[in-house]
Amino acid sequence: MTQQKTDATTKDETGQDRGFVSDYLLYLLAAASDVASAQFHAQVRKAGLRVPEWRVLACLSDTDGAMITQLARQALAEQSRLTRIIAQMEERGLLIRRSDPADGRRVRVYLTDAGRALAAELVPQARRHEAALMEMLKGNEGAHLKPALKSLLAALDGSVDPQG
Amino acid sequence: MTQQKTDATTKDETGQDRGFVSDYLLYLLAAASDVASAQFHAQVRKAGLRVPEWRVLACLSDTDGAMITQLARQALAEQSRLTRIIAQMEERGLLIRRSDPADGRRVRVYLTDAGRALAAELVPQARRHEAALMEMLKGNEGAHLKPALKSLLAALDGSVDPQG
DNA sequence: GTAAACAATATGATTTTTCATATAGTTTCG
DNA sequence: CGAAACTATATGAAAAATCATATTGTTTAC
Repeated sequence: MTQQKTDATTKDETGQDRGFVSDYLLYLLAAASDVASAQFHAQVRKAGLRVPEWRVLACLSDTDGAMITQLARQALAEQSRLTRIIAQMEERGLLIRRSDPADGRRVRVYLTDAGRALAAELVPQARRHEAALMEMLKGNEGAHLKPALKSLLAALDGSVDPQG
Repeated sequence: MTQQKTDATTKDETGQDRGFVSDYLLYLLAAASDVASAQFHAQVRKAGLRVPEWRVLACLSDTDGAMITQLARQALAEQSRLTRIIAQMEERGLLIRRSDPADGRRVRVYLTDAGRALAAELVPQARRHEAALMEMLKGNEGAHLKPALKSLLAALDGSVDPQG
């Protein structure tokens, strides 16, 4: 210990956190995701969407005609949740659901013109926000962030054992 | 376009995703956090805790005697949620709440022996799980992941404008 | 061709989370 | 001192998310 502690916290004399949590990968991932998303998610809500709805919209603007299950995975939501989100977005006229002619169990989801228009507004906003974030990281470790995350995702996607 | 598309998805001939989402920083962060946490969070639930409870436990094992507001920030939960989580954990005998003698508005939270014992079980599990994740990333971009995340957090912590 | 197994989506009930605001304690400033 | 402004926590009501399972459609194996 380099210095007296003045309270029960885990800050050192420079104000840096110490202890387990502040260097723990799962904390860093969750915190970074939360903090980095906060500003943009506020814009999403101003545009009248909830976060999961924005995710669905973005996924569909990449992959129109996706299935519910597929969207659930891509939008990081549970299937039953997705079903309800899709229903609400359909009521709002942002998308339509059509049963797949080749397999009647499947529901394929397509953006309407209104949905496409909203995506055309929000996706560029997202890109600008991302660019601003990347700009803040210039120098530092910024260049490595996306590759490192992709590498983590790639490593895990293969190895997910349902029994944990 | 290098090849015909066979369906409406955004996979190319190697099975890689294309499109906006799969290269979008906020998606990569959220997805990496979700996927990387999934396995360990299953262990947390087997130990009888919900994820936010585990986070509180971990924070307290770093910083015993923290305030509710402080825990809310560290555990990535809202204050009103934290109040309830703390109440439930107190009922279970994992921690106790004591009003701060120096400022009666503040509630300071301390682990009980039972809480400390549970932390002593779970924190090492978390460390082992983290080590296994890092092992999977050896070579790749693994060495850069935590520094890059910390750099992002550091960049954002200063610049959070409440008006967004 | 049909029963069993499987797969995709939907739904009811419950739990979790949020939002707005109430309550209680403290500091500031006249 | 005492009112106003502020801070920390708590709480009721509402919204969102989850869990288990039902429903509907398809494939497999006889």
